[in-house]
Amino acid sequence: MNFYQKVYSLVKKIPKGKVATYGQIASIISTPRAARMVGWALHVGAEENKAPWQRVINSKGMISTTCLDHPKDLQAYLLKKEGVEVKKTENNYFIQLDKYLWRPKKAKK
DNA sequence: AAGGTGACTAACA
DNA sequence: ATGTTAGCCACCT
Repeated sequence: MNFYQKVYSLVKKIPKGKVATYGQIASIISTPRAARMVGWALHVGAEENKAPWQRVINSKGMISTTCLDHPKDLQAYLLKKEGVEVKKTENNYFIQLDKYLWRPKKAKK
């Protein structure tokens, strides 16, 4: 299984109304520092693999989409539809990780 | 094969 | 506090 295949698989496991960070996903996959790869993997074939790429954001809880044509508006819109509160800022969107961050395996310790 | 890029993260100034 | 630089790992040229 390719790296991004894992990414899609994991992303698809994110429950509705929750979000995850690139770093966390990368960490779960087995490459804690390949956060960049996660985003890139989604970039190449998220929709193709039917993965909810909109639920994946950066550590700050903001929609990065650094240099893509993907409108952040769309991502924010989708998240709102999912039930996630998306706060709009001047040039970006902000999500409360404390409330909506998905916790795989529920590692409460 | 080597170098460069990238939807990131974290540390340093 | 914010801004910039470096490290990171897989894919592309």
